[in-house]
Amino acid sequence: MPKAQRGRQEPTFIEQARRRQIIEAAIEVLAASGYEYASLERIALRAGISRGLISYHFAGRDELMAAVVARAYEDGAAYMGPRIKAAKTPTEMLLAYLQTNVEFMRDHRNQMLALLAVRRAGNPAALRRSLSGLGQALGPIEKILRWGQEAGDFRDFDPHVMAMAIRNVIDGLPHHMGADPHLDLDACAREIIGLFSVGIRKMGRRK
Amino acid sequence: MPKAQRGRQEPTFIEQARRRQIIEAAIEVLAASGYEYASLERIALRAGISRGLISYHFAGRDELMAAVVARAYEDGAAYMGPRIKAAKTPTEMLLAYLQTNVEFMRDHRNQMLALLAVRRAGNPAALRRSLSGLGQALGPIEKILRWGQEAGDFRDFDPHVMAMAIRNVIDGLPHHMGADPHLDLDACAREIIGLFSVGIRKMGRRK
Amino acid sequence: MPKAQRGRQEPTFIEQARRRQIIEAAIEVLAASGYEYASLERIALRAGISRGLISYHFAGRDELMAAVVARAYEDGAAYMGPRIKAAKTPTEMLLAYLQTNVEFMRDHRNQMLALLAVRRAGNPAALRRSLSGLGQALGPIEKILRWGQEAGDFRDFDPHVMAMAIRNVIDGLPHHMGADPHLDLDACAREIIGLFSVGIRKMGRRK
Amino acid sequence: MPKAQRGRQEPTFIEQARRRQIIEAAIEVLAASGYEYASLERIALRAGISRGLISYHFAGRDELMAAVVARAYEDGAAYMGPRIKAAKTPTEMLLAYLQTNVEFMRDHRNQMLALLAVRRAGNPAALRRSLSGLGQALGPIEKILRWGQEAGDFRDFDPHVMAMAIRNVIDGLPHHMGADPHLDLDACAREIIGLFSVGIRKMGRRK
DNA sequence: CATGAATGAGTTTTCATTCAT
DNA sequence: AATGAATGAAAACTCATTCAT
Repeated sequence: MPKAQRGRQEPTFIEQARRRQIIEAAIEVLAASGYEYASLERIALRAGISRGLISYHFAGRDELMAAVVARAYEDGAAYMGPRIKAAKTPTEMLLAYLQTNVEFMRDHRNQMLALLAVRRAGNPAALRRSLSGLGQALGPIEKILRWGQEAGDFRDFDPHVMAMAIRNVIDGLPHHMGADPHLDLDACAREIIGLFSVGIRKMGRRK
Repeated sequence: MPKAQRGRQEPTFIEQARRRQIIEAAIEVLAASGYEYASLERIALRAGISRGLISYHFAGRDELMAAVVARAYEDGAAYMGPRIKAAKTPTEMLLAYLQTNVEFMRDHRNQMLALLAVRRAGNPAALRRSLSGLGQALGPIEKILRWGQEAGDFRDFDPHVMAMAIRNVIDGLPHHMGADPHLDLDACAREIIGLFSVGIRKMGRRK
Repeated sequence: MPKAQRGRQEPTFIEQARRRQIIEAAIEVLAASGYEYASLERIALRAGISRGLISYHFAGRDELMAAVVARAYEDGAAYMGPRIKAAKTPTEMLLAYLQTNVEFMRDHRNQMLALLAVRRAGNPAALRRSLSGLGQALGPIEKILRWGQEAGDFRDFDPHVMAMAIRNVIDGLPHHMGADPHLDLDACAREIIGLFSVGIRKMGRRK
Repeated sequence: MPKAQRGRQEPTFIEQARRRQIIEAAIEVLAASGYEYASLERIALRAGISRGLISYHFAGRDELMAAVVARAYEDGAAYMGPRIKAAKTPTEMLLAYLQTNVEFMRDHRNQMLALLAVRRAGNPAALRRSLSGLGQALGPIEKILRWGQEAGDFRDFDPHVMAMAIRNVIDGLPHHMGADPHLDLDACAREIIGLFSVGIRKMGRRK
């Protein structure tokens, strides 16, 4: 019987630990070899446990993949949230947003590649989370942009489309990370920040 | 004799037609339902032919998927190449590049969604083509950027990284097209052109 | 892709032959070892074909089991129908009904045991057919009983309940056939006919 | 130490209580959803205990299922035995037998449905008990029939086959109870009694 | 006594691929 | 050239059972 249908009690400590372990193994396999290759068999092998144990802790492959996505969003929020919220001006906040996003990718390569793999596969359960996550992902940056326009710091543009452009630049990075292991993410951060701070601000203003 | 084992002769006319037909069916299925769902069975059903025939014309599923990717690149090059090459100045060329890319996506939704699906799945053979295609994709835009810097039209930045950013903005569009069917690609084109024409040009210059 | 979803064309001759072969193998395995034991693997082994081939010809295990049930009903109807319909009086018809039913069981042991197994397992798809089949099974005999009552040949009783009793006596035979391979079905037919012809007819009447 | 390996000591009180509890949960699950659905997991869930505990108290699933069958036979014997034995004449005893059997079914629906489910599944261990139980089941009624023949109350027939017919009529009831929840078992009892009292007795005699 | 973590076998199903016709 | 029958591998999932705690 799948986990999800079993009585929902407080998860044990060991239960949590196992789930984490399995999620991490899944992330590694996904990052290394893609969604299709990431069968429960291979994930179990990586984790050094039996196939059945994954089914014991997760209702199914979908739930596991969704957990991988959720984990990435949680970690990302924990990493980036505070530094973004600390910003005082729209420009500061935009820069913090870009900076922390790229930094997070630099320091969580595998997680990003795994997230990419699951999102790309269109995993249904994960998609639900991911899309709402995507909405959540577009939401904050769009707010920053509107704030900057209202404050007169940013020029006139469609905030939704611009938010999409920003996310695209960032979300596309893992793909290149996969293709070129030596990609200098710090350089990327600098250029991206340069691009948007110049490309978005109001003429005549300096930050 | 199956394709894979046959000596490489000139492909018949009917052979070419069949391949095209199969590739188009594959594109439709991929665009509509994703990589995993696009089994040979379903593609054959869409094309109105038998499963076996696909295996007859393609060495394997991988080759078919790679052909889908190749087709997208060829069509893209045919569509965009002339208009890009017609440009007289770096700025003109950059704008033409952005404009034609987004236009191509607007007019070839399915092809783009299919390309996205295959790329995302990390199909090995397709990836090889796709990545080299990505290299090819980064190549031209990087050249434009260098030309603009040498001509003094563009400000100082890392052309490789900036090329990557440009491709990311464009390549990310299909994902949003999939999520939001009403996405206004013309508006996207305008904003993207605005972003880069402002964000890249040398201070004090006007295009 | 399951057969049921594929294009429904006229079944080939070879297709029909295979389906029959598989159904017969299923009947043998079911009769010999019960529903749970009758995995596709074992049925394939019995038929001397691969597991995949069963999936190729049947949408799933359920459809196969339903086909086993359907087959039993069809064969039964073909065997018994004519002889029952040939009867001129209610009493004759009742006796023909009992006689042919038991004879059919005698000559189609395996089919009966298989039918029993599937019905007992509560296979959903098969049940739908089987229950309607059960309705169909209760229907005719109930009609005979009502006819006999109207004609004044049978005494007063609840025709529905009596029909159930008759079916129970017959349907219970395979169970005993399974338990006692030497069970004399002809003796059974004689006693059953005796029981009902005496137990049902109107007092004072002779058939 | 698990039950299966333990030396056969006197079962504790708590042990007996647990077994009863588990058996009852099994009966409910079996009656509600059939043999295949009745996994140890689901039975444990119903009983509000852990899966492991079932394995602790029963050597295996088979033993549990056999225990369900045994329980049904025991309860049936306890319920029916006294009333049957109280009869003074063969006819009285036969009627008591039929009456109490149907009554028992009416008042122990779940137990009957569970028994049916296990028997039908062909569970090996349970079958052994059930079949011997069936022998035991045929035994008493056969004795009654012989007694009636010797006493000159019943007409001439094969007692073994007639016993089988009687059991079939009764044992088939649960199936119809499952199919038609509103089946009137008292009406059934009346008709069955009518059928056999008329169909079995010696011509010219009245009971 | 009792639990729940863990295993591994077994099941159905999907699929790419091969092959005779 | 084309078909569809056939195979066998791989996948997700369920389950009875074992075992340390």
